Amino acid sequence: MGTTLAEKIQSIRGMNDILPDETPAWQFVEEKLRLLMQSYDYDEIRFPIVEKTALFKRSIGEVTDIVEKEMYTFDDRNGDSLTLRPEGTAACVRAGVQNGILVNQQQRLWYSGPMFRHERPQKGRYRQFHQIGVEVFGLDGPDIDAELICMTARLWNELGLSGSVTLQLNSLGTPASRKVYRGILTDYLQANKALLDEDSLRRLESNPLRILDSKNPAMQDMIEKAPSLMDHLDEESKVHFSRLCTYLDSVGIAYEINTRLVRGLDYYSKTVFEWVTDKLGAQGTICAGGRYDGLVKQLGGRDTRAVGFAMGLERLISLVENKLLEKHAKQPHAVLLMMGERAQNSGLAVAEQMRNELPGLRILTVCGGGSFKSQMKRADKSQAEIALILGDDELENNVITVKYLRADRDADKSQQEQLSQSQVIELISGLASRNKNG
RNA sequence: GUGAGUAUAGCUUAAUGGUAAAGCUCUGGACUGUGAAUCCAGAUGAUAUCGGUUCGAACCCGAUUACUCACCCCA
Repeated sequence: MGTTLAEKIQSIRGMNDILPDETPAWQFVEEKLRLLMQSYDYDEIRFPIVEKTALFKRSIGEVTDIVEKEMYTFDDRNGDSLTLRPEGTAACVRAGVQNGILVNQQQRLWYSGPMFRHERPQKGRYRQFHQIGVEVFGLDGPDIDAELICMTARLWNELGLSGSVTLQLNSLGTPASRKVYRGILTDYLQANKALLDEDSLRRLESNPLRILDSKNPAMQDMIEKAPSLMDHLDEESKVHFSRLCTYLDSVGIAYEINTRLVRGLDYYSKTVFEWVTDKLGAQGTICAGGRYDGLVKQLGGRDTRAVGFAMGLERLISLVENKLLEKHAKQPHAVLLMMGERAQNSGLAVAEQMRNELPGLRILTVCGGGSFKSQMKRADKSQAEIALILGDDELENNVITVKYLRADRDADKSQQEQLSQSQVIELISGLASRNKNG
């Protein structure tokens, strides 16, 4: 027609809106997570989304893919190089060190929020995605490693995912033992250099352990025969690992030892683990973590042992069965129809009074007027249990008509009645508390 | 970053190179204060963008953009 369409501005690639019909699922999972953290007595910490670029370079590792090509980095107005956080651990450690909460004490912390990586989007992988992370400082035993894994296993159980996920476990050893192994592995890879693909050749110098992770079928045979990290662990790491396995056995958590599990970030040592699923296509890791005993010192803090993990919320939510989420779908307890000008004038006040009386009440007002029929349609669509009808008749007699929208039509029960406002409040209060328990 | 597939109404999808359709949704009515069933009527599109081939393009070709999936990487 006459109007020219302005150019539509779209969201940034890989950064998605979470729409009203999806937020109940998010809230459901977020609430489960909050209660989970509470039940282990972990404390929430919050830190900024933007940090100095150097923080991530120093912690994640200069030669990792994340730092080399996936960070959203830009210059601040004063020339500082800043970066949208690609993960939470580095910033959590920075916040802990800066505020002096890691010195001579134990901290069990969790955080959640958006992370940013400039990758090509695909199923389960986005440029802005959400993680919940847990970090524990000042504890060096395998018992706390086990506790973190217990925590995640409990969550799968509560979300009905136990059958869809498996735990992969490995130890990367202490930095010293890893250095020795790295030498042995490099020798082996050098001897088989002819079999390496382009990526692996590049990593031969920078990060040879990552070559073990390769999915290239042509290299599998060579990787199978490579010396195993497990066989070259120092005594300390061996004991740590076997005790962790014992703990897991004793709480009945099944695991698979995967000696090729290396993890992408440089700061890990000893325990590393991943929960994986085959139900999400190519992005099958929904939770991953490990021990990073050297990172706090590396970022300028006192030498402090640490262990943690992170979960991808998008992946988690897409795994949770719709059935489970539907139960959680929210709907108003009551919907208020206002017929005519007089009713509209007093209707909002009536709704306000009801909210005063019943703080947990969800009551939807059919704003915008319209015919009785159209208001009833909107009331029905709201999924509310009952409709409260306010019109001239009701105002005249100082009552409210209550219509039971979900009543069985064939039943002999009355489907509509007129009640005083206090009777209505009593009625709704019953509905509201019943919903809470159901 | 590499590769493949897709792009038509708010949504889901039709349409031999020849008038752009249907269902859902929405609005109104049948039923003047009673929804969810049924029936009737109505609203909504530069067929992603730009260019080319053609008498004629939603359809064929090219480029661009976006989305999807995979590689890679990872939560």
